[in-house]
Amino acid sequence: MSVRLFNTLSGQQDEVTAADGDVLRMYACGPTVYDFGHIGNFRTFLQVDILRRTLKLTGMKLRHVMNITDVDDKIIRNATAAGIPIGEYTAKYTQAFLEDLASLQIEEPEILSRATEHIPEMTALVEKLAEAGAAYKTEDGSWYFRLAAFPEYGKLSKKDLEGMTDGARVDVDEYEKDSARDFALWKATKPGETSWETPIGPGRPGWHLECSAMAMKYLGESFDLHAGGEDLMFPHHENEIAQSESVTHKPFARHWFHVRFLLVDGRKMSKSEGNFFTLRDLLLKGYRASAIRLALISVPYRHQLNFTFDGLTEATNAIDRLRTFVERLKGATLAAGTTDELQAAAAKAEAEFVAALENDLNTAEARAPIFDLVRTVNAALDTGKVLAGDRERALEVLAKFDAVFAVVADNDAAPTAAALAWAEASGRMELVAPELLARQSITDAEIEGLIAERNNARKQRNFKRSDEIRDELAAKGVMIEDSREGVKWKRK
RNA sequence: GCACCGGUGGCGAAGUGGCUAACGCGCUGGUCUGCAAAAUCAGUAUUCGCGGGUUCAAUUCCCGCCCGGUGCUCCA
Repeated sequence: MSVRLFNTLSGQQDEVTAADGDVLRMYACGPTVYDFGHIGNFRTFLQVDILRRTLKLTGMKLRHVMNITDVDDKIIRNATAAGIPIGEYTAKYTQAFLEDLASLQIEEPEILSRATEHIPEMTALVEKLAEAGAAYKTEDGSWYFRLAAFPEYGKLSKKDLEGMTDGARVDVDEYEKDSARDFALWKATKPGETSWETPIGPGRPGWHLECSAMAMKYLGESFDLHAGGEDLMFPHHENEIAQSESVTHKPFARHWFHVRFLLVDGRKMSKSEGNFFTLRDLLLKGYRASAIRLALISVPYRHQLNFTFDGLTEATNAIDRLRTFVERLKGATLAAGTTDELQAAAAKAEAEFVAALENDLNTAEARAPIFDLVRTVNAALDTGKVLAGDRERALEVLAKFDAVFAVVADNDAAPTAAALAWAEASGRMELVAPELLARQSITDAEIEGLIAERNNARKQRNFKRSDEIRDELAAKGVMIEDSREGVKWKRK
């Protein structure tokens, strides 16, 4: 049992291993908390979550660090515009980010580290780089990394520095750099900007620096795996490697995991295209958190995912099939014992599920055996061939599936309720879909009452009234099933 | 321009040098039901963008072309 993953650095599939033979040490680039997270962000975090959960499934222990970038140009700009300290500004979006992770059933890393709480670690790294001759200070007090000091630059993204044009873009505040490609480690204070008094002078950290400093603080100079979105490969991760390895002369991370960008309706998501969605946007349109999760994880991480509302609907329906199955199985009256066929079917599904995940996290392939098992057991249930021991085994396999996919257990009410509360509190009710409001407009007690009335109508064979009630409930997203065991209902 | 990725049924999406090309959603029909729903069964790609080539055999390998997308700049 071992997970094989594509490694950007080696360019091939490598087995994921813990160098210390015990705990896998991994670092994943987290969000810059200047706004609410969008589904593109979450596809990456979700795929890292799949990785996390798969590794745990195979018995690995984890020490996973994720940074929160709580100081950067956009944050300073927005906080200044809002007239509040950046700490206050970022606290709000950090909180929102953590809530969104919870909504999507994304496990929190063992360690969440904020950039602004690691300034000393960062300046110390700059000092070490300066000692090694890889960093220099310019006249305005900024510090830069000297690319020429790191010949291996480009080894991750397979870029050839020679072929890159020098000086194509130079920021106004970077005119003093030795080479246009040298990148900022530490930015000198500008008037009115947040800054820290430090041994290397006043200023604030460049973006890349925090990840090197924090990764090494919590994971050591060399660790097992580093994850992030594909866009970070260059230059961010390349810069992290340069900053770290110039000091340690050890491989920074052995395995690099990059998640492909998603598209929305076939285009890159952007605010100007009008195809930009935050998690809240989707919840308020009436989609459930689990469907968003499933839609974003069902396409393997190395492939481009085209996000559509049809895809969300499909995911919703697929989840319903699984949830209905689990309920049916749990509620069935079964005799004790096991059958060879169903035990074998469960074992096969379990083995294929795990094997697919171990094969570079092939989530699309991993789903298939689970649905196969559902069909097999449903069919057996129809003909009364399932025994209690078969049920236990099937539920065990479903639980294993959900330990990674986390969509069958229904945790959808809270995220939707929270999104609605947010919309109300922030005066954004126009974002709420009418269907969602309709669904919220009926209480469980009212539903039960209508169902009781419908049952009476049915007893009297007054099907007209019975169907009216069913339609009325359907309009409010309540689905009814008349089963042998009585009437069942569920909200959409 | 340079680099990279993809083009599989109505849609999404696996996969493999040679078993009936997974799985999900949808649709059509049967069973069940007062009717539905759920479930199940059957059908839904004689075929994997197009044209060549290699091979006993290619959707799978190679070449060319067409189409779509992405990166090369802040970005998950």
